[in-house]
Parts: sequence; C-alpha cells; structure tokens
Amino acid sequence: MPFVDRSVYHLTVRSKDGSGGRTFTEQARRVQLVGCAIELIAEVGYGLASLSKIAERAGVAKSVVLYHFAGKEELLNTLVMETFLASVPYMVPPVRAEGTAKGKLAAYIRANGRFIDENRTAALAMYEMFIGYRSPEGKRLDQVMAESVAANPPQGELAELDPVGIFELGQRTGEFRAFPVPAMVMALRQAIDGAVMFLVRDKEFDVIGYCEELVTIFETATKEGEP
Amino acid sequence: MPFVDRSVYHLTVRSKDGSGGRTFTEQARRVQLVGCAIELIAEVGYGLASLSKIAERAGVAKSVVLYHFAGKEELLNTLVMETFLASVPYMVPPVRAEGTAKGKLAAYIRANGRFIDENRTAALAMYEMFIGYRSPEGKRLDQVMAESVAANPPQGELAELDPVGIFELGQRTGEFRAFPVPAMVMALRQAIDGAVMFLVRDKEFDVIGYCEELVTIFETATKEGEP
Amino acid sequence: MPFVDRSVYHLTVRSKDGSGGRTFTEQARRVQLVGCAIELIAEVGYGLASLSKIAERAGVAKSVVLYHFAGKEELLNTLVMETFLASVPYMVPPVRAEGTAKGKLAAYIRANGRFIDENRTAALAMYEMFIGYRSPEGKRLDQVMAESVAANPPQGELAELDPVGIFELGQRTGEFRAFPVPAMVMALRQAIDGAVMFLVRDKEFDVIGYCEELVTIFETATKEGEP
Amino acid sequence: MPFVDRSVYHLTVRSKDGSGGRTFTEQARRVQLVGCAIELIAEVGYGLASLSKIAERAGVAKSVVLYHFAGKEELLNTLVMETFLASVPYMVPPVRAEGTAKGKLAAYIRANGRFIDENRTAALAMYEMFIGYRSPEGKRLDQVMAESVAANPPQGELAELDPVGIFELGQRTGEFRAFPVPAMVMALRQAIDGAVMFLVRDKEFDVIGYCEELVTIFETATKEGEP
DNA sequence: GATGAATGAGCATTCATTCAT
DNA sequence: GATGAATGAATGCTCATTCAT
Repeated sequence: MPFVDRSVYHLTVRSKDGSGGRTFTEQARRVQLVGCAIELIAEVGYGLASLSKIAERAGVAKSVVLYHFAGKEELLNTLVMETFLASVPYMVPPVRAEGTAKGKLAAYIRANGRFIDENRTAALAMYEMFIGYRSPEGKRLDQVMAESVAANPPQGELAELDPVGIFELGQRTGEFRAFPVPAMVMALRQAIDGAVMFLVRDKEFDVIGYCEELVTIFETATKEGEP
Repeated sequence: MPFVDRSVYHLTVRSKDGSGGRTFTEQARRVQLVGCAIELIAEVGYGLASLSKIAERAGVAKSVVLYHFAGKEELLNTLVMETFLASVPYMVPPVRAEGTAKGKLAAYIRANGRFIDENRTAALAMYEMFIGYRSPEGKRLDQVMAESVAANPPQGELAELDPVGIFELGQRTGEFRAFPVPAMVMALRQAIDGAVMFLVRDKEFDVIGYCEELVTIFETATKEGEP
Repeated sequence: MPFVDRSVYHLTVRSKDGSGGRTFTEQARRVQLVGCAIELIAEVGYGLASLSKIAERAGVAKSVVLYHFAGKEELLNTLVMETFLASVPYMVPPVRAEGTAKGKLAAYIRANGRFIDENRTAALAMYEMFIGYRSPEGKRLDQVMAESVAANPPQGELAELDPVGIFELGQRTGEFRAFPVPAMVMALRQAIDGAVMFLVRDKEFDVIGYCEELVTIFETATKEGEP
Repeated sequence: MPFVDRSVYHLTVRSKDGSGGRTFTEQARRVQLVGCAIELIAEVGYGLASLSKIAERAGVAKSVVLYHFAGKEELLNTLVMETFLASVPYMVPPVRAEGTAKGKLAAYIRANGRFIDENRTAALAMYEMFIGYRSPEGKRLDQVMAESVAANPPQGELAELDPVGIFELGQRTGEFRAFPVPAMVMALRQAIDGAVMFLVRDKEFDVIGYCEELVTIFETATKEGEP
C-alpha cells in the first residue's frame, strides 16, 4: 500500500515541533496501526472495527494501540487526515496544470481515479468512514469536517480538493452552462465514489476506465449550449 | 409517514402462506416496530440503532421486538424489503407510461425523487442501511441483495426498479450513445442517492429540484451524438 | 443485617407511582445487590468495590447489576439513600421525645450509637462512602449531598438528622454556652464517626459504651458556666 | 510547602545504611515525586491518584517514578512516613515544654492545629490516605501502622505523637477525671481531623480558631469534678 | 402475545508493572 | 538515571439473545 509509506512523511511533518518529536519506533507503530485500521475498516466496515481487532491484526496487545493513540477517536482522526493528505499530491498538480475549466474538470476526475486505483484499501476505508462514522455527539464525518473547515479553512492545496471552484470558474469563463453548482458537485462526488462501490464488489475493477466514462458524462453535462 | 401505512399491505402479502396468516395485532406490531426502526436508524445511523432503543421508541419491552422478529437480522431484512416494495408504486407506473428510453429515464429519476421526497425518513434509513449494514458474515447490504437477486431474480414489477433495462433499451433503439451500461447505472444511482446526502444536511432540501437537474445531466450524458 | 430488611420498605415507598411499580423479583434483587454492595464496601472500601465483585458476591453475572441499576452511580445513590432513610426511625423519635436541648443532645448521640451498633456493616459502608466516594466530576459525597440539600431542602424528619438545630436551641434557651455551632457540630459528628473507626479494628467494639462517654464529653463541653 | 523542604532531611536520614547512601539527584527526585503525590492526592483523592498523573505533574516519564520507588506502595509509604516525621518538630517541643497534663493537652491540640494550618496540602493528602488507602492485602492505613507500631514501637519523639500518654498522666496526677482513655483519644483525634474536613470545603478555613474551640471542649470534658 | 430477568461476549479505557536500552 | 515501549488485568458499560412465565 504505497499510501501508507507516503503517510510517514506527513505524520512526521505534522508533529508539534515541526521536526518530528516522535521516535522512530513510535512513528513506525503509528503507521502500522493506521495501516491495520485501514485494512480492517475496508474489510468489515467502520461499525465493526474495534481497537481489539486492530491490535490483533497488528499482532500487539490492545493496550498498545491506546499507548500510541490517545483513544479511538485520535486513531481515526489520524487515519482520515493521513488519507486526505496522501491524496493531495495526486489531485492538486494535475488540476493546476490545466488552463481551462474543462481541462481541470477532466484532470480532477482522472486524478481522483488514479488515487482510488492506487490506494484501493485506503479509498475503501475512507468511504466506510464517510458513511459509517459518527462522532461521540452523533455527527457524521462530513459534518465534523465541514465544521472543522469552517473554523479554520484549508489553506492552499487542501482547498483545491473541492471541485466547486472548478465549476464556478467554468461558469465565469462561459465554458460551462448555468447549472446549480452544489447539485453538480454532489452528482460528481457521488459518481466518483461509485468507483469505490464497484471495488467493494470486485477488487479488480477497472477504476481508470470507469473514470474515463465519468469524464465523458460530466463534460457533456456541463457543456455550454446544452441541453 | 405514508410509507409505513402502505407497508402494512406488503407485510400481509408477504406472509408465508400467501394469505396473511398473521393476526391483526401481530401485523400491527411488526409495522410499528419497523416504523420505529426506520425513524431511529434515520436519526442515529445503523451502528447506533440497538434493539433496546427501537423497543424504547415503540414503548414496549425489548423482548417484544424479539418475539415478533427472529432477531435483529430479520427486523432489518423486513425493513429493507418493505421500503423497496413501498417504492414500487412510485417507480413502475410512471416508467411504464413512457414510450421512449429518454422518457423512461426522466420518469425514473423523477419518480425516485418523488419517493425520496415523500418518504424522507425511510429514504434516509435505507441509505444508512446501505452504508452501515453488515450481515453476520460481513457482507454489505448490496452484496446480500445482489446474491439474493441472483438466486431468485425479481419477477415483474420489482425488476423494473433497476435502471439497467432503460439504458439497454435506449442503446437498442439508438436514442442513447454507446456508453458502458454498468458505469452509467452506477453514476445515476449514486447521483440519485446524493439527494439523501443533501437531506442529511438539510431536512428541507429541495429534492424535486435536484432531480430535475439530474434529468438534465443524464439526458445530455446519454444522448446520441455526444460527445 | 436488620437494616437491609427494613430498606425494602423504603425502596417500595420511594418508587414513582407510590404503589411499588417494581416487581417482587426486581425489588428483591435490588435489595440483595445493595446489601452485597454494603458488605463489600465495608470490607474493601469504596475504591476497590467494583461492579464485578458486587455481582460475584451476589452470585450473578456482572450484567445483572447493570440490569437492575442504571449504572454504578445509581447503585451507590440507592445505597446511600437507603442507609440514610433507615437511620431516620432510629434518630428522630428519641430526639423529639426530649423537651430540653441537653436531653435532645444526649438522645441524638445515643440514637446514632444504637443505629451504628445495630447496623455495623451498613454504618461502615456509609463511612467508607463518605470518605472514599468521588462523583464523576470529583466531588465528595458530603459536597454532593450539601448541594442536593441546598437544591431541595429535606422536609420534616430528614432535616432532624442534622444536630445543628439542637445546639441552636440550647443557646437560645440558655442551656448551652456561646460556642461556635459549626465547630461543635464538626467535633460531635467526627467523634461519633469514631465509633465506626473502632468497629474497623474490632467488630465486637462496645459502641453503646463509647457513645455514653461521648454524651458525657459533649454535655460538659456545651454546658453554660463552662469553662 | 515548607513541609516538603524539611522532608529532605528525613529522607536522607532514613536511607538504608543510616548514612545517606542516596545521591543528591536521587534524593531530590524522591522529594519532588513525593511532593507531587501529596498535591495530587490532596486534589483528587487517593483513589484517583495514579502513577501516570503523579509523573505527569512532575514532568517526568511514568517509568521514572518506578525507577525511584519500588512500586506505588513504596511511594505511598514514604509519603506517609515523611508527613509523620515532618509533624514531629511541630508537636513534640511544645508538649514537652508544658509541665501539667492540662497544659500538655492544650499544647498538643494547638501544635497539631499549627501543623495542619501550615501544611494544608500535606494534611489533606494524609487525610485522604487514611480514608482511601488499602494495602494489597486490604488493610487500612491505620491498621498497617498499628501493626508496624506493635512490631517495633516508635522510639523517643515519635511516641509522643500519640495523646494517650497525656491522658494517662492527667489521670495519674488527678488533673483529669476517670474517663476511658481510648474513647477520649478517639474523640480528640477525630475532632482534630475535623479541621481537615473543614479545609476540604474551604481552603481558607480558620484552623487555629477551630483548634482553640477544641481546647475548650476537651479541657472541660476531661476536668476532674465533671460532670 | 408480552415481558421481566438473566447472561456472555464485546467494547473503550485506565492502570501498575516489566523490560531493554 | 531516565525513558519509551509493551502488556495483562481490571473497570464500567452496551448489546443481542435466551428462557420461563
């Protein structure tokens, strides 16, 4: 799982003093445990992923998990954040490289597809988290993240993970017709998540091909002059 | 919730000997409990919906739930089947009334929208089930249903809940371009489920309007001559 | 333990609808579990009294305790309230029967002694609770009770468990000298609790005799003309 | 907390070979950790005072505590012994300076009051220990100490911390009446501990004033010719 | 039909302690 | 001297299910 290797970098970067501050062992365990959590959640879903099972999968005692993470919540937060950060290098450069909204849209879909294709387990786990997670107060992951985003908006690259900017650009330049942006965003995001649903059924599913079809669908659906 | 009243009919119909066979009280309790389960799941999600809370909401003892349903599994199966059956009268007649594939596609999306719009709680619960449910063997709801469908394919009306026939018809008649049907089905189904995701955030969301936009998107996306 | 038998009466009386409302079995279990909790706390102290050990002592599964009590907190509340209520018939009538403050003071000490003498285990458990208990927010039992008393002051008999009224009466009538009442209350209450400390060391300790000595001590210590 | 500084001296004195034998660092760490334990226990009680929290308060790793003390038990023993030893210079000289039993009794109460007044945190911690502590075999602190005292009776100054000698002296000289000494000792010790209970409720409580009242109470309660 | 009672498995979390470095 | 890592036992609690009435 290339995703997990890459995440080591991010874990280190994000530690308090900016220089690491975690020992090598600690770092490795955290990565291993996050990896096990990803695998487990991808397999059995968020609801059935317990700390015991994560520990079992990692071959350590349950208390080891709680030694390295303050609680279930922190482990999960880390896992979500890791996956998000891991997707940034997939998504941002290709979108930025395109000059037109149409080009950015296609790049966005293809990049997302590539990330899912190359991080199948992590993508599945994230999907499970999105649909199954509830905070202690009962909030869904997207609600929690929406609030967190409202509190301190993502700077720079992270902001570009949201396709809303692409659609607004296209409507400003006249490339796209005058559809309601939130509806188009939802349809697009859900359609992309459909790739993960296919993966659930078939681990060998052709994610790239599916996304090419999505490019066609959303290029025609947004084109000026339609319908 | 008009949906639940209607479901009484189906519950009766589906009883083993084909003629009812459940007493009126039994029937009423099952309906009541399924209704409570729907409300609870819509509120707190599948993972946090326990039999105790369902019983509490119904104002009966926990054991009553297990008297009327063999276990949590059966209650959930019933709830899913009920909701599917409840959607049939919304979906089938409008689609049948249309002569063209394009007409059927639009009718399908609008009918589905109307069902979600008029059965918000049930639609939400179903969505939660789809994402949170795992069978005792670890299978997701769609996997279980796919296998069940494979074992004994739905006859008559139920078969028409699947949009695959519409797309195949359109490609045969030349109305639609030559896209891969499974991809288009997934994109469509996921986009429609997006209406429920909006409902999660905003109970007053304009489902009908969103579905009109989907009609536009998928009419242009399927039209011959594109892209 | 006569105390526990008596407590059945109070448990019944205190139930919501005034007529019981708990089944006989439920009532019996609650009494049994409170009894076991009292014994255990008296033996090992509050800190080491876990639900598992209470259940073990009662010969039932741990979950049985949680079936009959909402949580550890409720079990403990019940136990404290039971013991308080059980002490009322010991304390109030003898104090009321006396006309003078001096007579009431002696009656108070002797009645408290009789209660401790005849409910050694419960008295010990209460003492352990008073010194060892911390609410989830970190408050001691006397703090919690002081707040609860402030919120809705005890009516009638319960109010008479506090010796402050006796001292104030004696100072009004001129029977007692002008000592600071809170200090005298503390000294008296602590001295009476000394009987329980003796019981810890020696189960056969002569509580009644000790209390007679306390009567002498506090009669001379309060008498007008002294020192 | 002057008490802790003074305790360094005692820690050194008590080390195995009688001549010190601990390095300065070792000594300082032990003092620091005992001090942190005192603060923590005074704040949250014995039951909730864990090694982790003590270490956290001291700003060291949890394992450091176990490096300097064989286990929780040894840390606690040290803490108790320290506090006892710290009280000796408060208690012994004033009592010795008095010639009469009456004078010694008053000096004992006042000296104890001064110690509590000037070592509020330590006094509170000790009180918490007395009520909350249980040895691994289930014995209370006073039981453990009673046995330890029986095994090798305190020599010299430490013996004078017990007021029993004062009461016996007074009865021999005819200053005091013929009360049962153990009862009077208990009443006195408990009444003095009442000062700590007041401190729990109010950190600014006038300990000295309270002890003056105790002097009055116990002078009249012990005086020959009474009641 | 309905329910009160009981149960064992599982959960997240805390804790004192051990050990290698 | 100090510490990071690991661990097993224990805690309060939730849950689906069984059973006798």
